[in-house]
Amino acid sequence: MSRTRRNLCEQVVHDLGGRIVSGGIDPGDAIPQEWTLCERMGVSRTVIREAIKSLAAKGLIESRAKRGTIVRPTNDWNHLDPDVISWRARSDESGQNLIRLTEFRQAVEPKAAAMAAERASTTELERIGEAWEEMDRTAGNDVEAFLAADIRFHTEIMQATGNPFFSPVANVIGASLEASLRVTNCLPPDNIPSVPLHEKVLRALVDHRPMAAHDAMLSMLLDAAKRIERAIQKTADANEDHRSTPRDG
Amino acid sequence: MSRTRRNLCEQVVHDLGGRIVSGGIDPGDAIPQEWTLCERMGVSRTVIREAIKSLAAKGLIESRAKRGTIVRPTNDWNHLDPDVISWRARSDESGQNLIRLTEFRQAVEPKAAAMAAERASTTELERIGEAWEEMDRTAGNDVEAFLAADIRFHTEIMQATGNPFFSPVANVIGASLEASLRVTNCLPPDNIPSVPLHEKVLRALVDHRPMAAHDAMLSMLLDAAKRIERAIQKTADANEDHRSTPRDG
DNA sequence: GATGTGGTATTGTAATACAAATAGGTTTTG
DNA sequence: CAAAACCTATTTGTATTACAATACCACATC
Repeated sequence: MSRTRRNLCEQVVHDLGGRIVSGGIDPGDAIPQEWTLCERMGVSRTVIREAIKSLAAKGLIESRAKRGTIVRPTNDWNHLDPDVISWRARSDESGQNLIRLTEFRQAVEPKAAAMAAERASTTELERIGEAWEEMDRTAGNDVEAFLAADIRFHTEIMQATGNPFFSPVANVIGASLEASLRVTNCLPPDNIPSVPLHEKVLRALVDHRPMAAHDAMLSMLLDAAKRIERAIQKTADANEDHRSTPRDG
Repeated sequence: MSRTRRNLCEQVVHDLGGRIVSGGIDPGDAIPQEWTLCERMGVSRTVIREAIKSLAAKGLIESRAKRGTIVRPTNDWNHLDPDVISWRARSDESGQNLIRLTEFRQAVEPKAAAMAAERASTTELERIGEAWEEMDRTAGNDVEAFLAADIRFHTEIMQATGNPFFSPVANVIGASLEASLRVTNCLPPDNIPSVPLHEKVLRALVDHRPMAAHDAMLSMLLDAAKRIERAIQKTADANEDHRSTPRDG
């Protein structure tokens, strides 16, 4: 339990959820029964049961009387749930998860940008524009603020599609950008080349040119993917020769 | 409450969830407090609280002491959760939701098919092939079985991408196909033209031709979308002139 | 040996009591 | 009179106990 959360139930949810998603318990296998969890975690059965309900609602587990509570097949997990995404990110040693995240973005975001270019209202375009301006302002100095603005830029585009089924994709975007920041452990100046790439997308959206928006978004994502792949490759190489720790950042 | 569910908690979850998603309570507003719900639904506080935890885990609501439990902004809802999708479908008078579902499929599935064409293992291809054979067998006679096979066909393709973030899309596919079946209220023979369109996708997957898979999937979805749009337009027309019911199909 | 039957362990539901947090009003203070 | 500190009442959070419902397992019965 990293930091203390708002209430006991949330702590248990994150503890159990993290263990399940990171592969501590195989699908089909049962998690410890309620009383065992009560004793192990030092909380009442009320808390344990409410936590189990939360995890069940995310598709991770399923309880039946007498049979116990079993982990459901991974296909049934709500992989776009913010918590599930964060638990998955926590146990991503190899960077494989980050690769999947960016891959998914490549598949979805270009088309979403095209739809946004067709439909975005003026207020939505303004919001996207503001996010870009914030990126422009913070690029080169404040990495954290740049990250937040970057996430907002892409999230607002998902909203601007006018299709609610795109909103969960925002969770993937956030996780992807955060994880890639950690992996590429970039310096403030590294953000600068990203600004014109985003500007191209913004222009296409404002001009209501779907094709241009699609292509601009895709090339931006391909660029990001390339950088990530290179960084992962580098850390993998570094891990191979035991302990050289190339902390050139 | 359509049919009685496995336990009380699930009943409450579906009752409350349905009311929230269908717009019965606006985002930012509070739902009735726990004891009120206990009395209104005739269950204990234990059940109500566990139901609330479930809905909170799906992103619909958020509780704080004293402040009550409020409905979160719709952006935060897990729109790809099976339950949320079904509640949304239940309150789709205009067919607008069905249009959004198919739109989302058009944005995601072609790219997913391309990825599947690159990566699908032989066993995955076999599963997709079996689903298609089932479609071929049932087309023209058993509408229900055809629907199930159709869902399986598309779901297996999502799995074959090898990227877990695509699995929740399967929920959209299922809901979309079910809803479109209801709207177009088709006869068994209407399924027959769909078979060769799916076969084209299958062939492209087996031959590992991403571009072809992409295009075949897209044209299939465009075809389906056209039929749906026509059916919705027709029912809308029928509703406008009160009771003429132009049953020329 | 197959089938039915009951015991038993585990989750499901109810009820009660108290703790913690906080919105909103009340008092105190400048 | 305004603002800040402080109460208080209300609502969710947690603990405890008890019992109901269910499904697995072993035993008994035919």
